[in-house]
Amino acid sequence: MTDTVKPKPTSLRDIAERTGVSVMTVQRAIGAPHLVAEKTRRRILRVMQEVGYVPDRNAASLVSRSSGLVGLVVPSATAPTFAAEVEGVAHFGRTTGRDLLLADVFGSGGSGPGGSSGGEQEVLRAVLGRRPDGIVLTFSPTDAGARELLAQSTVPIVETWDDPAEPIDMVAGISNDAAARQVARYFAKIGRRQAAFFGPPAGHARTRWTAFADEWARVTDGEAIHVPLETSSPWAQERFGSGPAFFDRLDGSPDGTADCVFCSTDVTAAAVVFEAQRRGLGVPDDLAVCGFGDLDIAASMTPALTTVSVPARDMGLQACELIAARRAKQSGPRRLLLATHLIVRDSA
Amino acid sequence: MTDTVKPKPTSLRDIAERTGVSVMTVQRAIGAPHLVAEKTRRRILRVMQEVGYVPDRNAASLVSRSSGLVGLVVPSATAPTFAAEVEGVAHFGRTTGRDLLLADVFGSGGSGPGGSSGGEQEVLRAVLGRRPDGIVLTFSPTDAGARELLAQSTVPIVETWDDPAEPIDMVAGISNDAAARQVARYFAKIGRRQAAFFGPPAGHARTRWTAFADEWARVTDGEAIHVPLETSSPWAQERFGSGPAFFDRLDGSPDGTADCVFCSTDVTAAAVVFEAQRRGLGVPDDLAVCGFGDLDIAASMTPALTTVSVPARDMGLQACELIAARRAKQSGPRRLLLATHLIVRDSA
DNA sequence: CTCATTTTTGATATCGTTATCACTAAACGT
DNA sequence: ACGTTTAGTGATAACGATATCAAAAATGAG
Repeated sequence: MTDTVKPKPTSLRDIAERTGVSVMTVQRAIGAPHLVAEKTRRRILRVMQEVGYVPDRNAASLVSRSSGLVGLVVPSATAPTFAAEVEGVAHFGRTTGRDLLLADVFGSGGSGPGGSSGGEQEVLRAVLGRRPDGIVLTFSPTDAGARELLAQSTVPIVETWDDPAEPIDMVAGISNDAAARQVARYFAKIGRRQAAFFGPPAGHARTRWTAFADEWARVTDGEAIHVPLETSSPWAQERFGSGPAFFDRLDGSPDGTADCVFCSTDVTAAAVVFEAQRRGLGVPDDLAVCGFGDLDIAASMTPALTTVSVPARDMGLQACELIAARRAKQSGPRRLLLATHLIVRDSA
Repeated sequence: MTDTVKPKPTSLRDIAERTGVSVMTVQRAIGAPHLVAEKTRRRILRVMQEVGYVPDRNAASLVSRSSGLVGLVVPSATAPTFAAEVEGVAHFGRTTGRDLLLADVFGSGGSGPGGSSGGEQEVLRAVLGRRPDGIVLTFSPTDAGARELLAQSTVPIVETWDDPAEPIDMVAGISNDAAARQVARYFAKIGRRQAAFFGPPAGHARTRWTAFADEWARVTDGEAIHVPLETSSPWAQERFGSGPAFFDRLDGSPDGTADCVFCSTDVTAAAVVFEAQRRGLGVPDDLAVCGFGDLDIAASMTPALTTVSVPARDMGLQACELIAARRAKQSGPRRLLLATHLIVRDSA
């Protein structure tokens, strides 16, 4: 419709005609070289080189029933939190001849407190349409339609960054619950009295908030404050500029004060630290700050950020391994939990 | 070979059999609904919904000669510098029904000062194999083989982040030269005497270094120091942890001192600021720091970072527009330069 | 009711690759 | 010399979608 120019790249047939052999012989020259006579093969390869022939993997995947694509679905392509996981999946791809299909659900319009809306389904449909060898999810879809779409498909699915009660298929995740409780206990241990949680009321962050609040109540008999990050597009709001919003909302809430805060990501934690510095608040003296993710900025900034380390890159890698294992044989482990660690530095 | 299980997703034919119509009618139900009787269409769509049918876009791209993929090649998937561009391309994809094929050349083993090695060619070959509607490059390949591969292909190519003298095809970039000179003049204007450049000796960073040094010499008659970031895998080293390396290398160089430094990215600039703080050096009093990119951390950190703003997201968008335009009609602009701006904040 | 027209449906070829089977020619053992 | 492997090559049929053309069914005009 919009396309007018449809240039035609060279195909096996073109090479075959140029060399005077059959299409199959040409194909074998690259797909099964030992089946082709040395001399013939060299001639074919030389022609391929000359014209810059690159086999069409889309066509190949049709008949070979393996696209060599790995789908990775992230909330937002810009979120630094997932960068390491993207790298992990990309690395797996490079070493196993697979390519990375990256999809983000940002701009899905948002919806109620549950998270993002039908945009999820649209994005997943697009990914499924490429018939990837597997799909790695960085979040668990909330949309029922989206979940059913995935469940009906025959594609291996791996959820990461969570330990879902009802996984869609496989899991290579972490326990947000355990990690959050550990932070709560740590805050209590260093003598803090008024805790706050800074993060969106959705997704994994919500799990962390719930567990954090529960554990905090358990060990201190006090209530924790939830400072919501944003109501819509929760993930896209992981900005270094969120600092002012935190203090504004904290001040505006009942019991509007805190001596420690658990942030849902290192980015927001850094934002809080930056803004605290600007306001002349001491970190950790006036406010202890704990992040989540252990991005490389955490160790480098001043003060160095106390945070929960998450093996994000490894999570991506393991997710891919699960996919590969599933494709190789029917069985195999379906649920994998990776360890998180509280890394105590200077900010708490 | 490694694959054993090859589950077969439902196809048009399956739907056709279930509904008792021909394959073409089923296809039309989704591809050209107005050509199908209301009643028939509804029946078909209902069955599709029931079984969770998703059309195979790989097969579609074979005959329609448009894969609906946009290839984006970045040096490293984790580099925050390119995150905004990734988002831009992804956004374009969502709004035009295209998907994002992301490839990084990290781990290519590196080579001489020229940049990365034959890994480039391998990655580009993989991307070309998917027959994308276009390829967006965040860097200009140095490998001759890689460049020829691209030149021989019929796929629209757009180079970004640069203003190459000999573009492969189209360009949606910026002038690293102009931006760097502006920084040099600014440093001179605020009375700095000893300038340093912190960045890899390759790629765009090299262009910036050259221009920066030249302009610095022109306006101050002084020489600038080049503090190399790393020799291998230049891009992957954009870390917040690079701070110590900067000071170590600066101290180790002849004339080992500087009162201003131009960093090749905001990440390394932030790293320098963090380490300066740790060493008790005042920024900007003892050391003026200027970054590149205007990532969102720049405005938020304390001190706020003086930097060069780069319309990264827009660059990705414009690159996609160029690709779309090329596909729509033969002609159209081939070279697009976007403006950069020096954003003066607190660090310089 | 017939013919022309429009709407709706179907048959077939095609995209570029791979799987499968068949075939020729050369090399082998006895 | 014979049959029997082995190496090398080719013909044909998929894969799942779309383009194209042809045919059938429904509709309208006279």
